Amino acid sequence: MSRRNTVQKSTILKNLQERCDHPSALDVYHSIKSELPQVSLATVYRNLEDLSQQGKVRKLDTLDDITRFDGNISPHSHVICSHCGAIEDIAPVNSDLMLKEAQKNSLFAIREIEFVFSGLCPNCHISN
Amino acid sequence: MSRRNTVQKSTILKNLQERCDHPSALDVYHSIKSELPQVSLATVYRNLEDLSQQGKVRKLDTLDDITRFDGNISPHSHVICSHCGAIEDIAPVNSDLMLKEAQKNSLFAIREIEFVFSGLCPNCHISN
DNA sequence: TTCATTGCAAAGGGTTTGCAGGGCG
DNA sequence: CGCCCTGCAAACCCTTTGCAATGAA
Repeated sequence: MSRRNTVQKSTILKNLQERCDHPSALDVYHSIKSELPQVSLATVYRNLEDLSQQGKVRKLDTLDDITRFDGNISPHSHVICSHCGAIEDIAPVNSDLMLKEAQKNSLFAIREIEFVFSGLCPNCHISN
Repeated sequence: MSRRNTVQKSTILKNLQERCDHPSALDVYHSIKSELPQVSLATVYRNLEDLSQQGKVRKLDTLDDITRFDGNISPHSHVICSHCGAIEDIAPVNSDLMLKEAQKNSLFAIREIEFVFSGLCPNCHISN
């Protein structure tokens, strides 16, 4: 795990915290290019991995196979539009009951539940 | 979507239905190699995609970036060991309430929830 | 016979890694 | 001044695709 503060790392974190969407590594890369023209994609990947291991950003488990990141680390879930892939935040749901219920029937020591809600976003809902 | 029945397709489906784990395309490929020495990985991928679109197998959304498949299409969720990646079935949970709750706070027309439980499997639990 | 499906190999797309130079502590 | 981090390019890995041959209906 990296320890040093670099311009790259802080710029990436700041970028993620300032935006309200759920960008991929490539999105972040393009987004900080104007500020750091020399930055490389590899550095973005490395720092996003670091930051997520440090708990400073969240790594999202979306339904496509692209890893997305979230600068908002307060507890909340996500809804994904099954038509266009749009992702929105959703208020945190209380999962204690569900966790207990699941634990009853499993030998695993269950620690957490990740909810991935899916449906149609307003735009796709209208046009379908 | 494919229509013809081929030895490859039925062998792949049979393999998936006979096993109790959650194999990747490559796992299935290796597993049917003895029965169909000439089969290619591409065919396995194509047929798994077909079968999942036909609803005959389930495509799993695991936490690693490998797509896994499940020959058991009855409703149930999965627990993933955060240490070794082992996957086990878990009894289906009633999500109606949670769906309604989530819908209250979202403009999306929410259609379904995917639960991904994670924790430690018995083996990793003991040795940690 | 027709044309969907196959096997093969090459391409694709996201992510990771080796390396030498650069810069944080 | 040591060595972590960067940029670059190449490597990786899973998955998809183009194409000619094959085989199901």
